[in-house]
Amino acid sequence: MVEDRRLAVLRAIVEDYVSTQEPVGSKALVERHRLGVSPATVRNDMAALEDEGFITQPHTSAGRIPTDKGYRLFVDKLSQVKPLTVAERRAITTLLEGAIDLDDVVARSVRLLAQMTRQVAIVQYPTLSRSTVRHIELVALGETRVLLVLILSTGRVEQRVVELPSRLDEETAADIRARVNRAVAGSRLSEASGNLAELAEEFGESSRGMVAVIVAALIEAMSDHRSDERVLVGGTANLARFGDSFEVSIKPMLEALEEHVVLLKLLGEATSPSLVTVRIGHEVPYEELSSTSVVATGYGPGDEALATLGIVGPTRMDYPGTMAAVRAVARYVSKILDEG
Amino acid sequence: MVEDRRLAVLRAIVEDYVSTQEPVGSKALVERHRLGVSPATVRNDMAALEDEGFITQPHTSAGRIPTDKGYRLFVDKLSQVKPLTVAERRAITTLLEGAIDLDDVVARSVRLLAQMTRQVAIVQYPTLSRSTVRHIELVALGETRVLLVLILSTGRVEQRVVELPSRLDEETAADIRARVNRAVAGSRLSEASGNLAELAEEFGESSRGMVAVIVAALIEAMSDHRSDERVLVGGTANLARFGDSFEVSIKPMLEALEEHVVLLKLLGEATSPSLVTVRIGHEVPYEELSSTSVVATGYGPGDEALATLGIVGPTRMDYPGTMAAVRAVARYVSKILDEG
DNA sequence: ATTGGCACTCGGAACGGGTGAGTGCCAGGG
DNA sequence: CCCTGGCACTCACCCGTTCCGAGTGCCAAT
Repeated sequence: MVEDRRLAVLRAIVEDYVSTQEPVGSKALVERHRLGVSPATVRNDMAALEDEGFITQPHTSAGRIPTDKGYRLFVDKLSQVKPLTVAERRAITTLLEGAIDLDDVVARSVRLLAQMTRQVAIVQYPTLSRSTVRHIELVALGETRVLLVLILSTGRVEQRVVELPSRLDEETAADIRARVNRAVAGSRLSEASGNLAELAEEFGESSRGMVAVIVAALIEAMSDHRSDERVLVGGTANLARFGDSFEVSIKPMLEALEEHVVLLKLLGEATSPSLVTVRIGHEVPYEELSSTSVVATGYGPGDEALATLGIVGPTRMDYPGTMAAVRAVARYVSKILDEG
Repeated sequence: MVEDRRLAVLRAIVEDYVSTQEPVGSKALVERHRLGVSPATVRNDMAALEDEGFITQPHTSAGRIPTDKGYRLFVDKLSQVKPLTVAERRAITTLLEGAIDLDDVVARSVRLLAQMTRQVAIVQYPTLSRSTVRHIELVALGETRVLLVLILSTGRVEQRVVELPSRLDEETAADIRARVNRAVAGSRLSEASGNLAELAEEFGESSRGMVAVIVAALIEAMSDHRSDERVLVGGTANLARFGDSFEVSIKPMLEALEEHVVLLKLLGEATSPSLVTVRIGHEVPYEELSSTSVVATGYGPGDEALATLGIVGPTRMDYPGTMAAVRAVARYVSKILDEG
């Protein structure tokens, strides 16, 4: 089939361009791949592919390079996920196995991803919103100061120091602690806020004001999605491999990496760990990053996606390999969260 | 005095080179600075300065640029700390004022430093080793699992989940909690570990094993200086301004920024917030970073330096301005820690 | 000690011809 | 109808050459 060969040519172009970083010509193509036809034929195919917008020439009399559309077709139809090597599998398990707590898992995942893909890795901390309250602790710091510690099912710990309107004695503290925990332990953050709001009413005149302050701080801590927006970035040194002129490629990238909000938007919606999202070039929601691609997926215990992780790199990247790495790490991290 | 003018020439060279990024010649110098002598005289001075190793020419028939030794003399003798502008002062207060907790203070400081100096900023989290234990909390997560929360005077919170050898009921938990806190609250981490070690002995047969596990985890958490080695980096986008060939300048920098251990070594010993340490070019303890300088200082409540903060940038930087910014931020952060 | 003058150096921009990889098109053959 | 070999053409890139000017070092005069 003619059509089939054209796609084979496109695949070959993408593969060669990704590995050599140079426009690929018809002759080099037939040499490196067993296409079974002559360069002239390939040229005709290339002309057709160019008409359809899958490849382009940087300038007349140069080889072809894939367009965003070309890469898109490649990832959608022409590539299959590359299985990981044994060494890679082992790297994942050994590196993630020693994790101490949640933060450590996230930290190790970033390193791992960056190392495997040789790209810039981004891992979002697990969302608070779907997690439940495990325990709330009140610790007196002084006569009128108290430290609130909010422990969530994901293992995340939020803390707030509040200044109280009046003195808090140990008994009252114990009472508040007990009642607050009874009210919210085990419930989701969204429900918990509601339960808490009503709580102040229950208390007697003397301590009502104090409880109100504490409750307000807790609700604030719960609804504060700051930690939803926390991400960890790693492997920035891989930017050095971009090689490109860096005004157009490195600088906007570094700027984006400083802005967590931008990164979260890049990662996009959390999907199931099995579904890897790929955004290519202009599909990325930032003009300045139109020569980069994002490969991301969700992760979380079960198949519930609590957060996203992924990598950012030049459009010219090894998609099958990268997708495999991202998926594998997401799955493994999910498994760890499952157990923890 | 001839000697005086020579130094004035050196100062002028440093200033011009820092602002223009280009080798400065004798003619340009007399035009931009009121030296009161002719280019020829300046040339003689330059020749002398070059003999002494303070300046050098990138190639014959080019202007001069300062050597590391030249910058050294400049910061030691020829510059005075530039006072901050009103806008800068205001920026510091407004930005740092809204901080919620310790982590937030650190995060805001990095941003601030990066923004003020337009360099890459590094802030070390306050050391654990000198802080005292405020409170220890035990939270049951399941029948044989308990979450230990260690709250320190600096506001830092360390957590560990431990698996117990046997079931822990609420009374025993309360007992352990009370005794543990009595044993360590208020003491320094180093002493606290000692106090804890003896504690297990006090308990009866039935709970001794359990206590031992808990105590071991606590001691481990205390002596674990992981958080000593935690640093936050910001303003990496400023690397893009380095403009230089980036194989020699950006890449090693990015690599260093990924390695917290390296960064800590760069920042060096914590000094009093008033003393700003400047390491120039080869004085930096990493070969690959020999074209960068580090400006750092310590910070912490009182004049006790708990940790360090600073910036890294090209040797060709505005030392007076940078030193002023670093010092100001360190002082302000110290003040906040004092109050908190 | 300072200065103007002068010859000299040399990096970098500007120019230009040659080279070759790569293309498009076409006519002939399976 | 599709493939192929052949052919003329294009153009980025390499490389050698030239030219320019900023900047220098040295020297004789003040």
